[in-house]
Amino acid sequence: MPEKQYDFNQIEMKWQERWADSVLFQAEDDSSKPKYYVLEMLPYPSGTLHIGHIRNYAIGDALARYKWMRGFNVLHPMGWDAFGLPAENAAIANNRNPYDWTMFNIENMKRQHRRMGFSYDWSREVATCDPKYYRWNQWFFLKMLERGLAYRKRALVNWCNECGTVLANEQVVDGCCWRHESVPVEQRALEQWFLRITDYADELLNAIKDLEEGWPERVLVMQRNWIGRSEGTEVDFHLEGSGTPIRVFTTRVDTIYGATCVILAPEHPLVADLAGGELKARVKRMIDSRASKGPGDIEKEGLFTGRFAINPYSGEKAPIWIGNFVLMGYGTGAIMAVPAHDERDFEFCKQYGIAIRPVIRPTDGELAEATTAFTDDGIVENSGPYSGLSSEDARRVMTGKAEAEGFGKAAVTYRIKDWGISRQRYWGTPIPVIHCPKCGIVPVPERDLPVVLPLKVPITGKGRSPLVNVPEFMNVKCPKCGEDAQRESDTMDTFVDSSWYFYRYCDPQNSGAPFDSSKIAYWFPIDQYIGGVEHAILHLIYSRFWTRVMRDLGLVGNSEPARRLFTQGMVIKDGAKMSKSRGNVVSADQMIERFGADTGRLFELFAAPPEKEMDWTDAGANGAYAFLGRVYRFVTRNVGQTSGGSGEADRKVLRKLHQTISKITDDFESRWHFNTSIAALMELMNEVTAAEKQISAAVMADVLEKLTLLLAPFAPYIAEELWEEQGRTGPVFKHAWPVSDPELAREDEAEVVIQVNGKVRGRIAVAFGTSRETLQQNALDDGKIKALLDGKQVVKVIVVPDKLVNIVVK
RNA sequence: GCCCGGGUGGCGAAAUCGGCAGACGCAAAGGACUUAAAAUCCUUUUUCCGGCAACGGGAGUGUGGGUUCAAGUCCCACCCCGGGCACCA
Repeated sequence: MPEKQYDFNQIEMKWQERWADSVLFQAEDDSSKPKYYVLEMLPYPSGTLHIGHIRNYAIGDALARYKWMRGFNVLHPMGWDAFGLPAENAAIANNRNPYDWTMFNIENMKRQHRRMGFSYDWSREVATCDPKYYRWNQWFFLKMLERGLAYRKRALVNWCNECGTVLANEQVVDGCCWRHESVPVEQRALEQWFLRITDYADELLNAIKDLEEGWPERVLVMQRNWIGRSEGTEVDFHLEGSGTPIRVFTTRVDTIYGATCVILAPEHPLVADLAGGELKARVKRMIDSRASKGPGDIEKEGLFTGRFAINPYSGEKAPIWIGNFVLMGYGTGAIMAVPAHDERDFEFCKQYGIAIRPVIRPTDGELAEATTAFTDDGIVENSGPYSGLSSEDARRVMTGKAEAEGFGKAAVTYRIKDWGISRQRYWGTPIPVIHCPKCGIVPVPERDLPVVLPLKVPITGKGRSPLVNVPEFMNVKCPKCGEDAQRESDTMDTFVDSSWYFYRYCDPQNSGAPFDSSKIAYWFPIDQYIGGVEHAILHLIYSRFWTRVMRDLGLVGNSEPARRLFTQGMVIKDGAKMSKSRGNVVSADQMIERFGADTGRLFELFAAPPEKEMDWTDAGANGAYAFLGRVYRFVTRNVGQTSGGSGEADRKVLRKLHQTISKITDDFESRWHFNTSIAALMELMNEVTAAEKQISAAVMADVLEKLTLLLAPFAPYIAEELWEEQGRTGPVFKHAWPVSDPELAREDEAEVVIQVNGKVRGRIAVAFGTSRETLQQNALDDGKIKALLDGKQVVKVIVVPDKLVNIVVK
C-alpha cells in the first residue's frame, strides 16, 4: 500500500473550514486560573502581511499556545490600527472613501491571519477606526483638557510636505518624516494641540528601573536618552544699556567666570531687537541654511551682534553672538559659552577668536592654559569668592545666590517635549472641541460624543484637513451660547489610538466606558508584549504615558502597560531588509501557497533565535517542509502498530523523548530559543525513525502522542491533523502539555572525558555519581592513557564528577 | 565622538554555570530506487599532515596579549560589522 503523503493544502484548508465559525481561543473573564496576556504590536491593515509580520505573530502564537496547554487563562487578542496615513493615501490613490477601503483591508488581514492558523481570541477584535472605539479617544481628550493635560498653543512644529501634516518630535527621524525618509521636515509656526507628557517626564524616567528585568536594555536606553533629563541652573545675563534679562540654562554654573560670550539661537525672540538691517538678512540665511541641511554635520557659524551682556556674578561684559548650533527648542534658547570647559564652545570661540579663560583645574593638577576643553569637574579658580570650591559645591552655592538675589534658579530641563497630537488630516479621531467666536474654545459636551467623521469627503492630500471643506461637519452651534460656531478640523495622531488599544481588548463591547476597571485589574499589566524595536520612543513611550494618565483618572491600578517586552529581529532576504523598492518582499499569501502556513511558521522560528535578524531562504523553508513531511509519514504509518519491541530500544527512545520534553519546556520557560526547540524535535525524530521497527506498540503510541503535542505550538495545523489520526478528539491545544519524567530522561551512564594537559585523549563510561577517587584511578588505569603517560611525571589530576578528568603531566 | 549589541565551517546556526567546539538544518558531492526527473532513503562534509584503510597527529571560534589544570565563554588592548544617540549647553 502506498504511504500517505503530506499534503499541507488539504490539511490546512480542512482545519481552517472546521474552525471557521468557532471561537477556539477564548479568554475567560474573572477566572481563578492564572492569567497570561500576550500581545503583538498592532499592525496597519495597509497592505498584505509579509513574512516579517508573520515572524512577530509566530512568536506570540507559539507562546500563547504553550501557555494555553500549561493551563493558563490566555488572552491573545487581535486588532487593527486602521486609522492613519496609509489608509488615507491608499484611499486617495484608489479614489475611494478611506472607511470603505479600510474595511476591505481589515477583511483581507483577517483572512490572512486566520489562514496562518493564529490562535487569537476573535471575540475581542478591536478596530480603531470604529467610532465605538475612537469615541473614547475623545472622552480621554476631554478629561485631559479638564485637567490641563491637553492644551492648544502656537508653536514651531515639524511639518512634512509629503504628508501634508504636522508631525510629533518622535516622528521625525534624522530630520525627515518617519514615513518619508528622504523628505526633510520643515519648521512651521502653527496653532496646535498638545498633551502634557512632560508632566510625567520624571516618572517615566524613574520607572525605567522597574522595567529593567523584563524590557530589552536598548529600548530603555533609548527612552532614557529621549527623555533627556538634565539638572542645572538658569541665570539672567543683562543686556548692556537696557538691562533686559537674557536667561541662559547651564549645567555648569561653576564655570560662569569663564563665560567669554553669550550665544543666542537664531530664532531667539531677542534677535529681532538686536539684529537690524544687514544682520537681519544674515540671520535669516542662517535659519534657512540650517533647515535645508540635515542635522548633525552643520559647520558652526556665528554672527556678532555688536552688543554686550553683563555677567551677574563677575559683572564683566560678554559679547553677544548669534550661533547656528544653539537650539531654540532646548533650555532657554540662549547659552553662555565657556570655551575652556566645553568642547562646542571651545570650537566656536577658537574659530572666532573669542577669549578662552580656564577657571577649573583638575583636583590633582594645575590650572592649565587651554589647548583643549577640560570638561570634568574640578576645583574652581579665578572666580572671585568661589575660588577654591569644588565644582559641586560651587554649583550649589552659586545657584543659591542666584535664587536669593532673584537673577536665576535651579532648573531641570528635558529633551522630551509635549506630544503634539494635531494632524491636518481627514482620517483620524476628530478632536472634540468647538471654536466659538464669542466663547472661544468650547469642549464638546460628553453627551454629544462621539464626534463622528463624515464619510463622503473630497480627499485632496494637500494643505489643510479635508474636513474644512465639509460644511455639514464644520458648522455647528456653540454648546455654550448657541450661536454659530465651527468644529476643530484637526484630527488626532494615530498614536493616540495605539496608546491604549490593549486595554480595550479586555472589554471591547463596552458602550458606557472605555472599559470596566475590574477587568483591567485582572488582565493587566500585559505579561508579554512583542514587537519591533522601531517603536521604542514612539508607541512604547506614549503608551507608558497614557497608562499613567488613566491611572491618575482612577481607571487603572497599574502604572506600566507591559511587564515584559520582547523585540524580535527583522527578516532579511537576499542580504537585505525586505522592502518594496528592492522587490524582495515575500507575502504571507505567497509563502502559504508555496509551503503552507505550518512550514512557514516552523522555518521562521527555526532559522535563528527570535531576537536576532533572520535570513529567509526558500531552500531553508523547503527543509522545514521536508521535516514536517517526515513527521507526517512517520506518525501516519505507525498509528495502531502492534509489533513487539525490545526493552533496550524502548528505554532509549523514551529517554530521548523525555529529554526533548524537558528541553522544549525549558526553552519556553526561559529563553524562547525556539530554534533549539525545533532542533530537539528533529533529533527526536531522527532517533525514533532509526528505532522505528524495534520499539513496542505502547512506547510508539506514547511517542506519537507527545511528539504531536510538542509540535502543536509551532505547527498547529499538522499537529491537529496528526492528533485526529491518532483517534483523539481535539483541539490538540486543549490537551495538557507533556511533563518530562526525570527518571526516564536520565542517562544511565556518564561519559567521562579524559584529558592529558587539557587535550582529549580518551573517554570512559561510568555510573553517575562515581567518586572522584574512582574516576581518577579509572582514568590512570586506562590502557591508552597509560601509554601516553609513560615516562612523564603526573603533576596534578583535576576531576569533575560525571564530566571529565584532566591529567597534568610534565 | 559616546552608549548598546555582535564577529564560530561554503551558508543559517548550537555549545544555557569556565569543562568534548561545530548539535540541528541548508547547500554540495557520492550512492540506492527510477526509462528519466522530482520526491524519498543511505553515506561523506572545519581544515592541514601521515596512511590503501580502520585510524593517528597538528591547527582552529575577528587580531594580539593575559588569568586558569582547562577559555568561543573571564580580564586588558585593538580591528571590523550592525543598531541607537550626537551640537541637548
